[in-house]
Amino acid sequence: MTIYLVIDIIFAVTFSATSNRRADILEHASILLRTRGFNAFSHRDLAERTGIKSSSIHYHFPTKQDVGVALIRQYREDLAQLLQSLSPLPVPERLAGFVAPFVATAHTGDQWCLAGMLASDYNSLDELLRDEVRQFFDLAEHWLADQAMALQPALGPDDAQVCAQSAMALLEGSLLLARAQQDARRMDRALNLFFALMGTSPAKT
Amino acid sequence: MTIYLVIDIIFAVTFSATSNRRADILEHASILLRTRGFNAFSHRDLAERTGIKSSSIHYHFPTKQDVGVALIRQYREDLAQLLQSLSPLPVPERLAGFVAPFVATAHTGDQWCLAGMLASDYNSLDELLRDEVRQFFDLAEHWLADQAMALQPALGPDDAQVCAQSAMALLEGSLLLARAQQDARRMDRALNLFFALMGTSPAKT
DNA sequence: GTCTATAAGTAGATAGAC
DNA sequence: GTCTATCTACTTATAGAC
Repeated sequence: MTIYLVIDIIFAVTFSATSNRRADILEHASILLRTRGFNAFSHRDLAERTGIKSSSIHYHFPTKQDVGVALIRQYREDLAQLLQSLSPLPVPERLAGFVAPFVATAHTGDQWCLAGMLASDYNSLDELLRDEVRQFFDLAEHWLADQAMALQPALGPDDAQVCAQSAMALLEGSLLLARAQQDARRMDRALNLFFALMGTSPAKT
Repeated sequence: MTIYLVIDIIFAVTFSATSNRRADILEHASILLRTRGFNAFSHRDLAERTGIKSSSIHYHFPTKQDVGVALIRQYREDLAQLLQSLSPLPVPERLAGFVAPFVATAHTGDQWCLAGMLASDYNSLDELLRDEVRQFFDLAEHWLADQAMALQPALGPDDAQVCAQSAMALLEGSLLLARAQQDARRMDRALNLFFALMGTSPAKT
């Protein structure tokens, strides 16, 4: 009876660090969200892909919103780390590093930016999740505005912000339409405008 | 017994032209789709808003996909009519007419472009609906490419197409992010870049 | 922590009366 | 054409054993 419970606990504690089912859930949830959208995947989809029963998913994330919050927070932290890793580079190389994940996503053929997808689902989300989405774009656009000012010293803070907002809109829109038209190179072609807008030109490959 | 059936038919035939519940359904479905997304509204939502029972909605549109197809086709026809009505104007005024619905949508505060929303739901749609979405963007972008060539005769067809694709991505992305940030003027600010990209400048108001 | 079992509600869709 | 009534499947979520 209770001896099994004890064994289970020992097992769980011993392997919790390595098996990390929480990360497995988030990994598959990320793909499902970025492919279909927040309202077009279910716990069943998640359970089938991870091999984890839906009740266990609820143990790690009590509600579906909790899954969404964890995903966008991780996405934002990934961005923050990327931006930090780019800081030693010259500005044009920083920008190339910034767009790289967008280009990679376009080439998956069926995914979109996680934050862009949640932005499209905005009105069906609870306030907590909406706030996380706004924070992601605030981070990205403030950073882009700083890069624009570094490249174009004549630019005032307001103009740099407009520039950054247009650049971000261009990336999100290009990714969305590249997916709908099954044309990943559409994203590549949009980059010329992105770099021109920021005040430089794409690195020649 | 059958007398009631006959009366009902007479009533239906008499008022079918004026009451037009099919149009009512589409009108509310359009708002729901553009606000929440295709997977975030149901027949129940539609029934509550129109006052039409869900079984009657199924009479007009056997499946939910049929509602979506009717919506995007109407949306595309509205665009086609708009483009036709703009043809007598000088190109810069045509472009102003083209962006007007986007600006208006941004100022609703909670809607997005119908085609943009379906593009975001792309992977959860059936092929018929996907094809309709692609046709919408083909129409818009080919027209934009023609306008770009009219304003910039030096531009080749390929460059004009790239230009048109970037312009469309900018509009869709700006609308998406204006909504998420509750900042309709973000759309207005993006228009400077839109017009510059097309080879002109926005009309001064 | 993970499972089986199940709840309570909603999804899109249909049958048949009138 | 529109309704009431109903269906089957699926949704998110919980209870309780181990």
